[in-house]
Amino acid sequence: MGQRRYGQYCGLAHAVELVGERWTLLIVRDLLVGPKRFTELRRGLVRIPTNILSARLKRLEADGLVRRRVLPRPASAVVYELTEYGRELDEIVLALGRWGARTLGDPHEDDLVTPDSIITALRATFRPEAAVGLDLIVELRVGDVVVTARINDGVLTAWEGSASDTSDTSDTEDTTDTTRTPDAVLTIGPRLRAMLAREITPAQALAEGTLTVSGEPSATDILGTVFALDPSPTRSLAGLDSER
Amino acid sequence: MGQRRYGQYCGLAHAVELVGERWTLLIVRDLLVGPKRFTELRRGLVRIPTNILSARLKRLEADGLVRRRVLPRPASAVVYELTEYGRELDEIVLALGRWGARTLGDPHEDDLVTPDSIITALRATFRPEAAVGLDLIVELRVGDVVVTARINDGVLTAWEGSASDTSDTSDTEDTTDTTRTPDAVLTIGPRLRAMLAREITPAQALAEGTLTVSGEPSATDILGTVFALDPSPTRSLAGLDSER
DNA sequence: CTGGATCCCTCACGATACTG
DNA sequence: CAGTATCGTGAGGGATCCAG
Repeated sequence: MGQRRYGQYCGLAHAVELVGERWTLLIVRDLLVGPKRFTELRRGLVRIPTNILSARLKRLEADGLVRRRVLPRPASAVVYELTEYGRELDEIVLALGRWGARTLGDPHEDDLVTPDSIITALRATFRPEAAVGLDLIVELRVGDVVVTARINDGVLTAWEGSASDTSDTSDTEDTTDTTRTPDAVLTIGPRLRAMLAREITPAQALAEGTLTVSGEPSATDILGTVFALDPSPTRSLAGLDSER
Repeated sequence: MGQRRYGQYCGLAHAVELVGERWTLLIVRDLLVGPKRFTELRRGLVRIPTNILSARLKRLEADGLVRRRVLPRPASAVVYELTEYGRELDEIVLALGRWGARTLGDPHEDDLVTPDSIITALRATFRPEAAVGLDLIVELRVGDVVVTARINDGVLTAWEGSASDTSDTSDTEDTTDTTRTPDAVLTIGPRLRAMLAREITPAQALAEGTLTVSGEPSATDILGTVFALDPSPTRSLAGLDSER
């Protein structure tokens, strides 16, 4: 299988040989959130055929981006996790996510949203400088996905599940998040992206009914400030582009 | 053709739908260096089938990343150039190139090097803070590729061809580069990457004979200082990885 | 139940030839 | 020069089956 080579001695060409195949970067996205089991990956990617997931994981492992680890007894489960080299894709993945989000438009009918895509969106749009001095826990509900974000003085921690769930990543040693109740619960309709991009204000979203809050009302303000996405490019209409 | 959709409402998924197909990011790489004609792109990508190049350009244009422009008479040639949105991939492409370059290894037998890949490598590894106060022009020869880099107080300008050639990008208004002779000409063997990654010093390269200089000898020092690549990851040997 | 492997089918990609 | 046309191949999609 020398078919995926470009035959160029170039860092970018090599990078694309490593992560350019279909599905690969989405697998990396989910593994950047945390180590996962085969079936968890399946759940997060939904439409991926199992043979493709299997093949991708093998390639990623062979290329040194992913490590397959068998947990010690009694769990003896298989988990896939990124190596250090794989984890260094983090900033690139987040930047690509921001870039792509700017032309996402509104969700298509059968588009689905996964916990890891929400967590990644939060990580990608988080602005530490806007979060200094803050300390709050917000629970986000998008469709049937529940994600909790803890903002603690410029540091974001996010995990799947409600605020009371302890994030079992187990490498955050400050397990001070003792079953703390969230400061607010935001239930968000299909327009989370529009709010992050500040195309609509949280106030408008509240009025539209696409956003519901319980708990601290001011928590809505963090959308668009603590989490923010640069504005979308002005799209060209009928070939007439707005630049140059 | 709804086959390229992932069915996820996610910025990264959308980004990969836009630029994740084979060859696409290499086309973007070359267009980031400057607008190009169809045949110039072919020359820079070499192994790309013309129907694929054609299809990719159509998609990129439809998606608002590329603009096809017919130059005014009497040239009336067709050029492809990135839109503003397309150009915003610059940092991402450079970061991906750096990431990939770290596991590039040494060139394979039939790997080829193109001017745009060299220029991109220079842009990706350029460190402005290491170039303040400098003002020099260096001509690089890698194989039969000739590229000239002008370093002017923290600003890099690079173009294909020898130093006397004026870069006809025409949007650099300071055309003060009047047929200036280069301060040095570096002829480099297959180990440019190793020098940028500081796996070997320019001195070693000179001793090896993989590097030849004419003109100002100190110009060799800019490789590894003004242009530098972070070290490669320690590769795992037989599944035994050096971390955690 | 997890963690895949296997099979078949289709379509996107690749190679090459050819044209306005 | 700037592509289009044609056709073969192999990777991806989808369902099913199997071992621990």
